[in-house]
Amino acid sequence: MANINDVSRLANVSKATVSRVLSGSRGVKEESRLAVMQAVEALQYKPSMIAQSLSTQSTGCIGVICAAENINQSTGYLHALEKELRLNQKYLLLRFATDAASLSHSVDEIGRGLCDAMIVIGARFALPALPDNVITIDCLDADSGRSIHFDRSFATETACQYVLQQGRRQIALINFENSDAAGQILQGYHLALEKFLLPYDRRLVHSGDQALTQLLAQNVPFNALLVPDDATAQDALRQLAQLGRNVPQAVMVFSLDSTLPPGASAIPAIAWPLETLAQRAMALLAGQFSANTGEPVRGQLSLPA
Amino acid sequence: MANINDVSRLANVSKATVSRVLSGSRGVKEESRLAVMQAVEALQYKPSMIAQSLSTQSTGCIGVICAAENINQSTGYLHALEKELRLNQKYLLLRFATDAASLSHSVDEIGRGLCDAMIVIGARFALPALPDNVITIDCLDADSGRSIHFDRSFATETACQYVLQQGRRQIALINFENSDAAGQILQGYHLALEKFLLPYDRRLVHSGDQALTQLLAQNVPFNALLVPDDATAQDALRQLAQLGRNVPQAVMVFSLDSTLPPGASAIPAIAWPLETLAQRAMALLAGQFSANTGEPVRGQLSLPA
DNA sequence: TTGTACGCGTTATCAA
DNA sequence: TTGATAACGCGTACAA
Repeated sequence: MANINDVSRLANVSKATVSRVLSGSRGVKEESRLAVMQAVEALQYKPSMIAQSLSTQSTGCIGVICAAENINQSTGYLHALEKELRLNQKYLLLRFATDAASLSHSVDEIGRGLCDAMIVIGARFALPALPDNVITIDCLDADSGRSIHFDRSFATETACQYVLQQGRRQIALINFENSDAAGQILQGYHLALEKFLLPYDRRLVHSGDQALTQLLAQNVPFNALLVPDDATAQDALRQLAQLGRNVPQAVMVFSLDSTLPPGASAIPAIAWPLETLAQRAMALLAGQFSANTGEPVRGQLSLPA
Repeated sequence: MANINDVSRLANVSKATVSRVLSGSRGVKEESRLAVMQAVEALQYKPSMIAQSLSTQSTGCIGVICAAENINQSTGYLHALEKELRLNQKYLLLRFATDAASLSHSVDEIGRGLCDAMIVIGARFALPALPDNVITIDCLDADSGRSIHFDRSFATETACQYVLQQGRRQIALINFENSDAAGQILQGYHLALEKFLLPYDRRLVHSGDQALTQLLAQNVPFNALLVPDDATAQDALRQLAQLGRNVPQAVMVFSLDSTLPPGASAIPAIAWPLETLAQRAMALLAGQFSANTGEPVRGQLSLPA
């Protein structure tokens, strides 16, 4: 592989001039510029990113650490982030983490020069102490300065409103287990009920692995079912089908967290605006922390095609 | 951030000795070794990966380019590959590509020193010319030396066998559009029918966007439906539900390509052995091309929980 | 407008 | 067993 010396030799100029031409700086005689371009073409010269990185002390790599429980949920993020990163001439280094320890390990490891910054996504566990160049998306943490949160309360309210519009007044809710997100969801649920003057029936609200089973055991009729994410939705759809309860005729299942593009979901859902999210992440990475109002991101109603 | 000079100074040894200690080489006096270790600890010194890369001419980064149409299908691969790469102290640089041009572009870009090698996954378009350090998984290409293929014929045969065991003798098939994979699927379908002495009814076989619509328009009864992947399966499930045809009672839908872990799929499917696949990819990357017999990978029957 | 020389942080070589 | 020094390939002050 040809290096900058080979090019400078062939073009009869110095390394510096070659570098100047390639970085598009002015103040280079057209003649030299041409000579350099020709030499570059002839030698098929491509600057080495490693050497560039050593010089500039920046690799252009952004570590993305997926800490979401159901990894299928993260594909949407990855796609959106990769697209946005590429637009900014940056690279996406992918990692998965399942707990605070593995997250810490990854941050240490790829932070040793390989990555300029990192993004942690969807962690449902308590976060360890993180360096300044790490931002979080939809994670369990209080530091809103470097983090992007979701407005799950609003999402749940929107969901309730939608199913009510569809004539469903008995809204069951399957929730996450005690976490910040769970609290928000419950809050949105309460708000919606109040707003529409509906009674709160605790027998319709459950959480945890056995949530649906518990719900069905109550023998309380319901014609809408809010679930916290797509994985839970799949599960619910399967169980309801086995019981012969038609979806959506008998029960309308609604997912409060879908990363599928609008229309791709088989059920109504709240979809998070992935492009916007990715752009906000970029802004945060660029150090524009001031632009981060800490305002949680609001999802959009997404209906099946 | 402290560098090797700071350490050598504090430990009263030369850079070379520090490097020796950290790379675990023998031939270092215990006394010096201790001094170095202490200095490292005191300064919280972590060697810079970039500088290491410049020296060794290798970053440890492996580019993974997802070229699959439905990106949700690729999450399984990503997870398996990341795990295996981490085991080998390597890093996963993620890219998406939609066609030959964008693939070429990515290969050029991240091949400029950033990545030691690359893996292309699931491309359904004709591949451009690729450097030696690129391997492919489930792509449209003939070069079996650096590529891993799937045995879709066997998968389809297995699928037919399963649905037949479940008492379904009218097996409809939705196929990819004319590609190598489509040919294999058709072959497996024919083989299974022959084996079980069933007649071939062309009205049961369709491909393309309107496949399911065409199939239903034929008005030929069927009680099993083979679809090429999970996305098509979702689509089929939705359409069948709208027509009031119960799944799996009336029609058993079977996905010929699921990357979900066994038991996670809502329908019976052929799942590819992701760990094995990742390991084979590592072997190929390690240059053990001889170990690649070109033998296509066989999937496993995966039933809903 | 151009070239020289040095810094980036590490590994490898070679002589001591 | 150790240290000085040369790569590795590029960016960039600074001088000309």
